[in-house]
Amino acid sequence: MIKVNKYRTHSCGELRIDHVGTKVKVSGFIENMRDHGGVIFVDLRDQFGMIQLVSNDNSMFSELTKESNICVSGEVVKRSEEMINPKLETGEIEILVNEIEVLGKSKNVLPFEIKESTDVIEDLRLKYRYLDLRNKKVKDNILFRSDVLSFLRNKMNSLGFTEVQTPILTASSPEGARDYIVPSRKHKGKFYALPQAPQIFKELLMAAGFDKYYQIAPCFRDEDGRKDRSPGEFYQLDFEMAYATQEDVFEIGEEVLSETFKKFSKKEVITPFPRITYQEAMLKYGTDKPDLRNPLEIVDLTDFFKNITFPPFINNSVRGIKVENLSTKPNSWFNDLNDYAINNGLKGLGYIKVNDDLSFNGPIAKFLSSEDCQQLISNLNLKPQSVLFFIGDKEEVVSKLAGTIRTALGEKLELIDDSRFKFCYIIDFPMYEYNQEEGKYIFSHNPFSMPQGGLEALENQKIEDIKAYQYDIVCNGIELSSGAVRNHQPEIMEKAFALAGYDKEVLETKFPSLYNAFHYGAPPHAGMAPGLDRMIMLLREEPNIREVIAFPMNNNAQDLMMGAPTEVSEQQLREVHIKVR
RNA sequence: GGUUCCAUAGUGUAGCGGUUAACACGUCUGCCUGUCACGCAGAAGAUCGCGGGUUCAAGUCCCGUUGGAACCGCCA
Repeated sequence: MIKVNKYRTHSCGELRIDHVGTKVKVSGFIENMRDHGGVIFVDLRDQFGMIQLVSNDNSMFSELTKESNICVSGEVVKRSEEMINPKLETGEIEILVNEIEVLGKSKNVLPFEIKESTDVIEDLRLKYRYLDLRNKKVKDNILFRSDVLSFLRNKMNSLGFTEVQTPILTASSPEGARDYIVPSRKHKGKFYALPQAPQIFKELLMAAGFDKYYQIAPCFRDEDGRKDRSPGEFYQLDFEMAYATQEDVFEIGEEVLSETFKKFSKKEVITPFPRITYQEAMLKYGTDKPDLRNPLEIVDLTDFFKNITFPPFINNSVRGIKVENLSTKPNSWFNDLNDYAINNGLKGLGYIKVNDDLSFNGPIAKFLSSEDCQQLISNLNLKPQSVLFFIGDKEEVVSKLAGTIRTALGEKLELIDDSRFKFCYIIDFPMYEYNQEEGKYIFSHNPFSMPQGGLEALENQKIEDIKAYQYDIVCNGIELSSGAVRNHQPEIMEKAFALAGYDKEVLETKFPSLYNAFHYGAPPHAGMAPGLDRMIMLLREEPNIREVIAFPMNNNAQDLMMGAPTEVSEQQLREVHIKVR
């Protein structure tokens, strides 16, 4: 594990009963000191573990402070039976100290206690991240991340993928997230941009004849953070395959992710990953990133309510969510849920309770005739004590609102089985979607996806019906990956862009490399890019992505430790031809 | 950009109109030869984020502001 040198013969964690009698030298951090007058105990910590030092001369440690770094020479001695500490891997032995050298002294008052750092307010942890990372739990996340990275690299290599590094300083891309831009010194008024993803480069690698590419790729996006979204930068396992179909990518994606999750977690990983169309996901789960651990499903009741005069639902779409064994909850429970619904954009949350005799009560029951009731019972297989919730609103928003209620019910009723990873592929994303603000159709995901049906579909199908070979991988409600079969034919690109209102010139000027490259005989290709940070976050069951990043920025895209972003000198600004107003 | 919540010794919290702002951990001093969340005795340590207002009286109530977090927007 370690190299023997003047600082140490062993790590703190590796010493065992077999070492009794040997002279050793160890270095590490002072985790704790317990002075008993005639005898003093010191816990010494390094990355590999902890060992207890003991001395009958407490003056040896009198000048020392906790968290100082010291080098200790001594002899490994056996602890008597009753002194063994079973909580410590080195608990059967201790080091009887001969000599101490102070390698680095710590201030006696720390910004926070290392052992309790995860309970400390996050600004402070991030400002003193090097101290926070001394905490075993925090450090273990980063060590774990290293193991996952190593596994992923081995896996991709063994599958025949070639790791290629692509530029960090590149050109701004007009679509998508805001770019981080870097001013050019040599070219006045011009800027580099940090890549939002290596998308264009990996496609160019395909055009260059590389068969399978991957990279643990940094991605930079100037967008606001979330607890599962690191602002500024994050990493993806980016890969792309030539002469590959959507199925080929799915095979690799499932193999890599399921093996990684099986290896690095005790939770059950359900394979094969089910395929759910975007349309079905929006209807059944009210989101394109469904948590399949939640057993509740949404049903479409729009047609059913066509003949029923419940005023709020007239001319609206209606969704239902059936929950069994719920009618005995007190009214206050339903009122709380209704309040939650209203706070989350619903106008109200109607429901019916199914009585033991299969009659209904509840706020909406009186609007339903007995035939209506019969129809609902048989269509939805309603059982006594079930509750059927109704979500009614405009077609554009009703699915999402129903999804909000589905999630809330799943959480409130603790229906989510936390012992599993439930992956799925969301497939058949629409190529375009109508944008109210711009009053036109825009690309709903990636403008470089191949439309299903190719040129023929673009020419003949209604624009809202055109689907792309565009897919996501979702795990436990978290979007882990996007991907697509790419559009590699200039004519199809031209037509695809034309439908979004862009002429050929846009392709030529905004995406010259890709567009030109595809005029020289590119292979069909497809790929995806699972988010590495999110994978680690899921595997470690961390609620916040910053917990799995060594030096994260805060939610406001600041590095509190480095002070970034910082002002720069006038001279630096002059050199890059920038004037700050 | 919007909404909600939060801000009190080094750290984490309590205090919700009325003496000297409390507790735990940490720090410092002293005692202690077997602890490992050591123990015991003592001490230091707080412009209660900042500004204004209400009040006889504000850490506490109100308004503003700053900073943080979560959510919405945004994230091809």
